[in-house]
Order: sequence, then C-alpha cells, then structure tokens
Amino acid sequence: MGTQTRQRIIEAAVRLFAERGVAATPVTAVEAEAGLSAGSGGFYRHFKDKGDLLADVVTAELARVRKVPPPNEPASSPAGALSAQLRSDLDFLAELRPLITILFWERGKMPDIAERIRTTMLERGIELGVADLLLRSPSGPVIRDPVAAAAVMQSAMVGYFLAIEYFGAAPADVDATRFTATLADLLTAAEAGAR
Amino acid sequence: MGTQTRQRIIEAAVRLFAERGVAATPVTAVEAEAGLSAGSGGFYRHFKDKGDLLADVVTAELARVRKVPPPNEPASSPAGALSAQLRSDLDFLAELRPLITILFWERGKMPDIAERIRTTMLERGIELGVADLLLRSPSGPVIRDPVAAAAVMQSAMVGYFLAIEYFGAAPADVDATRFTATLADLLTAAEAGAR
DNA sequence: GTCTATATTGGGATAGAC
DNA sequence: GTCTATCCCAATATAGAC
Repeated sequence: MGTQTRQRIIEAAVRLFAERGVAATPVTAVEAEAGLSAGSGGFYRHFKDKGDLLADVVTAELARVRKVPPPNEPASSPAGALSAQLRSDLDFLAELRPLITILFWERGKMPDIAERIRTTMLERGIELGVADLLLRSPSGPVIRDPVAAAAVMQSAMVGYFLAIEYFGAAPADVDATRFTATLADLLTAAEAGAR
Repeated sequence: MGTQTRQRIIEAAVRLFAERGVAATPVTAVEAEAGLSAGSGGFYRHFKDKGDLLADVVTAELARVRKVPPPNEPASSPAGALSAQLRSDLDFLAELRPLITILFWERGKMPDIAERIRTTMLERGIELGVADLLLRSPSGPVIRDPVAAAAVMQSAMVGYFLAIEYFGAAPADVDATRFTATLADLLTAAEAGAR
C-alpha cells in the first residue's frame, strides 16, 4: 500500500479540484475523499503541501490525456473531413475537461499550466492552423477571410464546450454531432458560395 | 458623506469581485479599496455581511446595464442586419462583463443570479430566437438546420467573448468587427448556398 | 461614521504516539 | 503510514472609544 495511497490522493484531488476549485477544497476534504481520516495530517506524509499536490495532479492528467489515441480516419469529402476533425476535437476537449475546469477556477493563477495545456492541444493538432489549412485547401483561398473564419470556428468550439460545462446543457439542446456537422456545413457552404 | 460611502464600497467591490472573485476578496481588501482602514470593521456599519454586499453589487450592476440604450439601426441587407446585431450583442456582453466574470468565479454557487442575468439578456433581445428568426427569414427555411446554426452562432459569440476575457487576446487577433462580419457572412453565405 | 482592539472560526501545517 | 493533538495564521465579525 506504499505509493497507492499517494495515487488515491491524486485521483481524489482531481475530482474535488475540478468540481469545487483548488482554493475551495480543504486538505481535510481530500483526505476524507481518499479514505484517510479528515483533519489528520496523513496527507502530509505524501505531499509537501497543497501546491505540491496540484502540480502532481496536473502532471498526471496531462500524462493520461496524452495516451488517448487520435482517430485518424480517412477523409471522404472536404465537409466530411472537417466535420470529423471537429467531432474529434470536441471529444479531446472532453478528455481535458478536469484540467480546463481547474484552470478556470484558478484563473490567472497558473499561466505556466495554461501553457502546458496549450502545448498538449498543439501536439494533438487542435489548432487554428489546421482549420486555416482546411479552409484554404485544396486550391487557393476559397473563403473571404480564412483567418477570421478559423477564429469563428475555434470560438464556436470553445463556446459550445464551455456552455455544456458551465450551464449543464448544450445551446438549444443541439448535440455534439449535430453541432459539429452544422459548423462544418457553414464553413464549407460559405466556401462554395464565395467561389 | 452618508450613503456615499456605501456607494464607494459597492463600486470597489465590483472591481475586486470581478478581478479576483468573491471568495478570494477579503472584506479588509474591500475596505482598503473603498478608502477605509483595512481591518477596521468600518464595512459592517454599511452592510450586514459579505453576502449582503454581493446582493447589492449584483442589483446595482443589473440596474446600470439596463440603462445602456440599444442601437436599433435600420437594416440594409440581411447580412448587414445580422452583422450589426452581432456587433451590438458583443458590446452588450462587454457591459455585462463584471457580472459574467463574477458568475464564472462563483460557478454553481449563484444559480438565481445566473437566471437574473439571463432575463436581462432576454429583455435586450440577445437570444437564440432572434437568430432563428433572422436565419429563417425572409422566405421560409433557407438553411439546412436553422436551430443548430443558431446554436453555432451563440457558441461562437460566447466563445469569442470569453477568449478575450480569459486569455487577454482575441483568437488569431481578429478584432470584434472583423469577427462579427465574418460570422454573419458564414451564416448568410450558407443561406445562399443552400438555396 | 470611522477608528482600535479583540473574540472566533476554519483551514494549513507540524509533532510525536502508535 | 496513519492516527491524535496542537500551533499558527488569515479572515469574519463585533464591541466600544472617539
């Protein structure tokens, strides 16, 4: 039962930090959630302090998320490719949910961790550049303002994700598949219209 | 200097609550920001407790925001009308900024206040219904899935606003006018494409 | 109406028994 | 490795002088 307790504490902390925020989670609550006696300093045999725990929580979550395999399905149509890409991005955002939530709770207090999350998203290919390429391809610029369109796309994705996260329901109860399909539609239909 | 101190405290609290969150703002900090001596209970001559202050902060901000006049410019083209509408919505979101920020800090703790903000937005006409109407008009359903398109629109607006608020910069440094124009473009170009 | 001083609570963290 | 007991500090809130 050596490092296992430490592991249990980390898992407990991920849940509590994401749900209530780091500041609002007393160490005693983490102890209780991890099966230790609340108020005993048992926690401090495994971590130097709460900040130490938070660092490990972030590292562990990033490691877990990186193991999630990318979809990499073959593209049929341009619209279909974009739609599939968006759907996959949304799933990946869901995997990042605990980290994103913690980041929003601790807003501004952890710029370094925000950067590590951004890097992880980059590795996965979730980026403005990807959309930009898709919107420009296959033959020259086909949309009026590709960069702005990519910004719209990214804003829509993040906005949709956060609406579900913070308000509990998707806007107008449009589910993820319908949402990404429509977003892809709008981006590629505009492409056709501008031709 | 009777009620003026009370007013100063409210204004100080709006700033601090929006910037650091309610929980992370000690009463002593509010006193200091309001020109009182930090740590003196001077605050408590004006408010029963911190919760009392928060209620007044919300009420005062809602009252202020309601006084902001709506633009109500005449519509030229469908795309122009939508673009103007979106631009105005974004400005209104900016007015709501302190309240929205406080709401995000206190996530889940103030569902009643979330509802009051939603109502205020409704009065102003910022709603899915508005977009839905615009997307259907003038002659029957011209877009594949108008409800989902409206959800995309709303998500993009909120996502753009929050990106600026939380990351300090717009996605790809696309400014508000360019963003809303492109979003309106995409929505109306798709309209044309589906015809 | 604002100050100094203080009672009180909750949470972070440590000491030392077992 | 986990417990009981305890120290410390920050923050809420009050009492009473001025």
